[in-house]
Amino acid sequence: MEYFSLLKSTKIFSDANEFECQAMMFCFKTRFKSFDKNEKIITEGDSVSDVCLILKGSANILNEDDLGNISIISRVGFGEVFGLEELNNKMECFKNNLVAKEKCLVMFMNAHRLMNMCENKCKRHELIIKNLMSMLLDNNKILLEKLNILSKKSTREKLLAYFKLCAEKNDNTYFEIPFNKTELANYLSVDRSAMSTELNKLKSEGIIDFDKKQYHLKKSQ
Amino acid sequence: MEYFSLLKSTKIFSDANEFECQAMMFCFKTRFKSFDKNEKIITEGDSVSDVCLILKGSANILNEDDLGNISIISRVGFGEVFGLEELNNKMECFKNNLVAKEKCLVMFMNAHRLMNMCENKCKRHELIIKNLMSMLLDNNKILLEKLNILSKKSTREKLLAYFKLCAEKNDNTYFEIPFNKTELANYLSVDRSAMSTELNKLKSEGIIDFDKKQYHLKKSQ
DNA sequence: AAAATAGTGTTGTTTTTACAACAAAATGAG
DNA sequence: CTCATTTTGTTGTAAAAACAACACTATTTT
Repeated sequence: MEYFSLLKSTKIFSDANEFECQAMMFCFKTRFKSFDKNEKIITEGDSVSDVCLILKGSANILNEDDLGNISIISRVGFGEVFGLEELNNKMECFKNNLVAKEKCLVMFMNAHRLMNMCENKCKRHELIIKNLMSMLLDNNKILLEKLNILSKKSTREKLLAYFKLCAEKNDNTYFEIPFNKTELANYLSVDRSAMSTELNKLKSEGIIDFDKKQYHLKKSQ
Repeated sequence: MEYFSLLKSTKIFSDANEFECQAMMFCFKTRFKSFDKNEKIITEGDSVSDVCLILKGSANILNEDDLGNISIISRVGFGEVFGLEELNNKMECFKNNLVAKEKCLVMFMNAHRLMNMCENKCKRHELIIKNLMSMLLDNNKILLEKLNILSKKSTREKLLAYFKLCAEKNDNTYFEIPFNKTELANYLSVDRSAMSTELNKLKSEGIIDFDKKQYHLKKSQ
């Protein structure tokens, strides 16, 4: 099967063999689609019934308001999903946009089938549900972490909270972030130029160091 | 059973009869504990292995930083859970505090047992897993909604985003919020006095009206 | 009912951030 | 390599928020 080499290394299909993968793909009514850079994979307000799984490339989950302000909620890459919220069946429409950061290959799965497979005879249902749950928990954790960052009041505190988290996740005070400066400002919901000033202040104070997307948190406070 | 009347109306035990409830309680090694107002139910940094289910009262999920700034992440009440993140087994310790807002009765369930019951013979495992998943999805949604609020830059925008959400959830422009003004400021991560000023400005502009915890969103923009 | 506590609104000052506009540097496409 | 585009840093100004201090009101507690 064309996509098995990709699927087998995703969390959701982990531990499933090719035959099982194929059976599940049929069961979930999967379809594949490619997206160009900056193309919208999901548009806010869409009432789709599918969950997306990113198989190639990466995408930004965006929140855009009426005034055109863009806020990056989170970045999703290979093996990550978007749209799990739908599994609840209650959601009328998406509350955010999903926009390709680069050329993307996305697999869509029917949310209802994914959730209700328990009632089917599908052999690996327990596994998938467990994997789904695990992904959902990861998602939850990421959102909570972000809330802890955004609940800081100043740009400085937000930056430091974010860098601290990155360093912890990396288990290293040297780390690379997935954002350029403009994106980082959108991610932290702060003004880009004010952030730029603050970043360079932190650098001159010897608290952090950075070059491009490489950062070094020298003092955690 | 003493607690069945409470448990039967929680989401997690919905559709389980008294006998099944009892079996599951045994399986999950449940224990009960009461907490006074302002008492910490869970302390940040605790490496507990239990999930909490609120059976009476309500509690705040708090994020407190080194400087003593308090931010309310979310409010949990009857039937709601805290600590699902643990189900992933990867979490070393809690990242937030759970503090009783009033006198509380809390049921603790062993996270590992909850998650791995599939492998047991427990009759209702499918149901519980589905309920758990559903709660996790709710949780996810709440966190995303809050992120959408906190990603607004000004206090005014945060207030309006929050009120808009409340009105939508209530399906009514008149609604009651679970916070007093001080708590609302902590929830939105803004300065209380600045918020107070902004609130009264919005009122004088005829955009909102409020009295105590009762609000009316007159113009949604 | 009185006293203590918690909640709310107001003000002025200081600090921080947003915003806008620009210049320089880096990147990418042809 | 060159040109166009994107990214980054800088500055000054205006706006907003934080902070602190206080007065007043409402709510509990005793």
